[in-house]
Amino acid sequence: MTQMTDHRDLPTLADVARMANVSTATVSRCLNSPDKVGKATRETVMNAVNALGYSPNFGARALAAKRTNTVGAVIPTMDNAIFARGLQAFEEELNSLGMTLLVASSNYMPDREEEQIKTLVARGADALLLIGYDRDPSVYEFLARQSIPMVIAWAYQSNSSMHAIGFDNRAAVRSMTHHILGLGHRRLGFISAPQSTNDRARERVLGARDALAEKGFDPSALSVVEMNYSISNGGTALAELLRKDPDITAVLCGNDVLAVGALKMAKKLGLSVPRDLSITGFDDIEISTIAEPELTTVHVPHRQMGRKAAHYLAQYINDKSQPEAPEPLETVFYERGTLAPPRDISGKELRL
Amino acid sequence: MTQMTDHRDLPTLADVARMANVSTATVSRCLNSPDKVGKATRETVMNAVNALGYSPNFGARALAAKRTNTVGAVIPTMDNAIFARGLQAFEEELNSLGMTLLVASSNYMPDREEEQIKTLVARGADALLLIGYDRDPSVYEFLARQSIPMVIAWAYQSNSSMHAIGFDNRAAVRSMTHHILGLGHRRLGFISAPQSTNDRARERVLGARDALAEKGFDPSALSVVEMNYSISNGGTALAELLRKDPDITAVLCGNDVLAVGALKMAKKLGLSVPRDLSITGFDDIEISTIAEPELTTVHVPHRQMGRKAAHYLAQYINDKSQPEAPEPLETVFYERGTLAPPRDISGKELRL
DNA sequence: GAAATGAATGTAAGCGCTTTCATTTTTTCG
DNA sequence: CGAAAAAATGAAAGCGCTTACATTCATTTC
Repeated sequence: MTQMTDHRDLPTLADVARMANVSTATVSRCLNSPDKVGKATRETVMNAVNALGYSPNFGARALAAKRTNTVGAVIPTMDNAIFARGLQAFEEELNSLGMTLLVASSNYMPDREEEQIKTLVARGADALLLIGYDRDPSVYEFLARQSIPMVIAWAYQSNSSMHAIGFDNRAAVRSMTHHILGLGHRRLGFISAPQSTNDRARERVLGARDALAEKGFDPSALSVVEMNYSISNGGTALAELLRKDPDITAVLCGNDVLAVGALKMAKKLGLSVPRDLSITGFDDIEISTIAEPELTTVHVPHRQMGRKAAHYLAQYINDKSQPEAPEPLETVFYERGTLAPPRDISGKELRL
Repeated sequence: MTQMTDHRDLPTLADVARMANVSTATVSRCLNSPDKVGKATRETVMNAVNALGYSPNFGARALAAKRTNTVGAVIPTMDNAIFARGLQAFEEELNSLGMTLLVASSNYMPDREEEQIKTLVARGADALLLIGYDRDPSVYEFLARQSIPMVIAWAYQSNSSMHAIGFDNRAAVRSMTHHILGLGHRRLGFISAPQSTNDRARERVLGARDALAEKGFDPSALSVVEMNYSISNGGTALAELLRKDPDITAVLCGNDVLAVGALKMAKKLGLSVPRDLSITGFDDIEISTIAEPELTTVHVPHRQMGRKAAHYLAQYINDKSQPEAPEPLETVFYERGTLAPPRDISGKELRL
């Protein structure tokens, strides 16, 4: 069953033109802007196209039109579901706009991300979707020099001049933390992804600190542990947190994956959640409803984000100029089963 | 902050050639087969390349070389983690081989898959990764006509002439079912994905039937319900199964997502798993260890599959002929917490 | 040391498409 | 009805690269 892969002698534009008795220009127009061609001719041409099973050559088209109708996305990981939903929506929307998605993942490594970005650009991506703000300025310069439309997703910093289709990570956690403090918790833990090259992780921790400060609590009321995203790391982190500060009554997690791991560990340690310990997540991915109790978390509008990003980039490409700055998306606090007042004060009245 | 996106006046091969005082052919060789160029010249050229920040134009290259170094994959969904791990490994491996991955998803719709395949081919994919065997013969003919190297993943049917990097779905479920029957279960339920256009789903159900038949049980001992993959559907399906046949003591699920949903529902219905009801999954994705009890399931070597598929296609492309038929991969039965002997006979001795 | 061999480089012909500009045909309308 | 405007079409020049073939130059061989 061996077969050659070259000599795919496919029909070309010229073949179609010959068959339809028109020039290649006309065929090209038929395919790209049918309204510029007479109806009768168009039909003849389309018949020839079908008869020959013609399909335009991508490279030639890209070369001549200086456009590939391809947009690239570099995401930190495909390994868990964090980006899956949003990316799927992004891809679907792109598709409906006649564009194709090129995906690469960086495994949360800045160097690798840079490399992937260059690869995508070299591959002719017309535009790029990037996750979060954190990256070397040289990357942004590179993109600007090449005039590649780009947009950031999964984050939104109102003080940044960079356009982003995302949500305010800091505000989301800040508001959730206020809620947690309102329940009476006084010693908090935070299981975060490594913050140094991840603005979303950083912002989330900052959000917690904001709330603490606003309520007049000492920053030391929050212990932070950093771990790469994984379920088992969530467990390890919880153990460490509890060792460092046994009085913690609520643990905020940088995302649902860590939270679920922490939840598992808590149970293993004989802690009842949320009675003995409250745990919250972030993202609202599927696993958060499988956990038991179901995870209290921050819902992120993944699909909406994906769709909006697709539209933003499509507009950018078509208009050849940056669209208006997008509005941030709203996150929603999903109160499920892992958050409750701390044990020692539950029942008592709170004075805040 | 508006900026134009055209007139990316990037340096071309000719610019580099001019700067290095050589012909464009030499520059091209330097980039593509450095060993064919003298050392001194090579250095001069590479200096020029760096000085100019030159990067080859993708379209031109594809047009002239008739090769894009891009491989496409059409997966049923990105929405859950089923394909994520394998795809990530596939992408990583492809990358290390100097190729890029183009992903599209079909949402389990044959028409959409066909469309996506055509799009990928039109985009110049050098090869394709497809999930499972089921698709219209015309698709295979199309691919053959265009001489596009292709491989199937996530399935392996020894009786098919089509090459696949995957595992035997039928055998895996068959062997698991034997185990389940061995525990004493006599009435089984199966929550499957819609089988009509999904050979993997079909094979898995067949595997269960095989085992039943081999042990001499009546086929009616197995009730099957079909549902699209989703957690909540798993729950719905379980309820339906139990309504149809209240005597079921073990439910096999087409994948972990359905299984986890079924598990949740079982608890909601007041059933203790595995005491009152056994539940098994398939795939061994992350959520299976979050469930409580942890899900008994069939482990699929996702990453290995992704890597092997990448190598297979790379070889196919380079050799311009189909590699040898790959061996099937092994799945492993992971016995965790959701499978036990049926209640009414536990303790008693079994005679099989 | 001249002929033969091989390595390094250059020349130039495309690859298949888009698009500008020129030309032809059709439509409009005073 | 005919001139002007508009619509449809064609001719041909690239787009930036790879590569077959030709040429040059340095080695080898006897």
